[in-house]
Amino acid sequence: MAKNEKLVEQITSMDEDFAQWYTDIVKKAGLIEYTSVKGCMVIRPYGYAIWENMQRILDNRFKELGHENVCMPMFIPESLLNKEKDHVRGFAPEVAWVTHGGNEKLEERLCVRPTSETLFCEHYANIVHSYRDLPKLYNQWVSVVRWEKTTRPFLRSREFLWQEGHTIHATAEEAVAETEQMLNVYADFCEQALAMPVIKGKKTESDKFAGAVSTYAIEALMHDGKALQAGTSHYFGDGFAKAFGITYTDQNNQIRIPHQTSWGVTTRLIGAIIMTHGDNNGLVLPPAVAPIQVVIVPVAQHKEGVLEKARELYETLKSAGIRVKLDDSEQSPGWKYSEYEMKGVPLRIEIGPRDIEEGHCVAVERPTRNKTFIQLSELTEKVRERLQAVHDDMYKKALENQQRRTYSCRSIDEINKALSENGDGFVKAMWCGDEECEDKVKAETGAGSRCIPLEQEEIDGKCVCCGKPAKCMVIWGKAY
RNA sequence: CGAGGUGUGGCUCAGUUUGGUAGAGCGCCACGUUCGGGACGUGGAGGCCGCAGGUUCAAAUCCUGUCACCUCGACCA
Repeated sequence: MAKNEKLVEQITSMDEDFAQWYTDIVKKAGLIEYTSVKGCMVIRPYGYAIWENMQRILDNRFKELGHENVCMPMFIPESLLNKEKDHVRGFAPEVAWVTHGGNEKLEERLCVRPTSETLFCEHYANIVHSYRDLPKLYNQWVSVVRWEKTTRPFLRSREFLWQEGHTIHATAEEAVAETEQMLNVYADFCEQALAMPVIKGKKTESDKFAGAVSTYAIEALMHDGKALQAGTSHYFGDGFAKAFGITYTDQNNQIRIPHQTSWGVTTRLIGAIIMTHGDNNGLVLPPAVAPIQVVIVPVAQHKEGVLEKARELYETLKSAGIRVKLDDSEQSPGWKYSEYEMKGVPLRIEIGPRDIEEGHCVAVERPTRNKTFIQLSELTEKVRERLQAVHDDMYKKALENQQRRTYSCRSIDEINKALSENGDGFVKAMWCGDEECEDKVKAETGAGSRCIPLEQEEIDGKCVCCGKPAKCMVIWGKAY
């Protein structure tokens, strides 16, 4: 059988219909189930386990860097939400309101948090008084609600899980450093844990977070050439602190206003994994977050000694700390191969009578279907090596896709030509900094500004739109 | 919110044009044979056709309303 032949008939081919392919994957791989509330999904055990693995890795990293977890209420009184003007303007159109408690109308309606800046600010105003109280490096893992009009599992749901870090610092320098540090944490996480290359950059004025001085983001390119914002880190300056009356007294007994940040990633990252690594046989999961890293498929398991040997391999890998599953169900081996490929298990171990005779097993890597024979005596180290190879292959393939779909352009015509000839992707082009030009590029090419990359290149001296002297290079693209 | 599409056993769908006893494949259950890329045989269970009205002797099918989901746009993590 040809290596890339489509085995799983239930999944729509991604070239045929990428959106339907995505929907098929999330359902068929057992990640989610729809519910009776639009935009609210059940994240099933296999999907939630991916999130738990992400949480564990990120949470450890946050704590290494001195952050503490807290938990804020899910309700925000309207008056509190209204305190920062830009913020409320940005979020008001998509908040869900609680108007009644039991049968009684509430005196003041409460919104279900779309994000928790206002709650953290109210709290900081209460607990921050002296320079000795700073910094506060808080984070919370919660769900938030945004009443989106069109929804898609993981990519845009009305309720989603995330972490939101909220920090408050004595100086602007410290807060800026925190903003940048967390952007780097996210970028490293995406590359090292999710095998997903990202571009770090700053959002344009029109695209930044409601109430922020500056917003940084990591942008990833999906397999179909559309951009996905994978994480954000905001520097707030002292705007929120002023609006919420947060002050502290410094070493010289002067009243000062502190500076704040916030940063977050969401379950959208699961969508990013699907659309970065998935193929026509199903999901492909990065080993670092895969709920099952290795599946053992016994072949001819009714024959004497096969299941015993399979269990032995299972115990060996399990005790080495590898997330391993032994499927000793009555399904045929072929069925199991397809099933675990669809679920994106990074490595499959096949063990049958012939292997046992030879003293080895077969390891098959999910992304490439590369087969290697592993001597049973060196199982653990070779499995680790193969898992690393899977990660490396995935990263390499994703990076190649990103690079192949990144175009440098000097005019709007060039942008349209590049996108229509080569498909959607990242467009690198210069910009004068004028919002009119930003809008015009989007209107005429469909590609909006994704970010101003931290790593700048000089594509041209002048703006891609108006021809005036350029201030910076912008990455443009169609976004999810 | 604008445009389009779809709702029929667990899943994928046929049946709707032209009203007349609810169907298929897969899955599920039992038993047996199989087992190195989604095995096969035999038997079996499972659906008031999204929901609410209406027309009719008779509605999955026609009419009205409503809800949900999917896709594409505008907005957004």
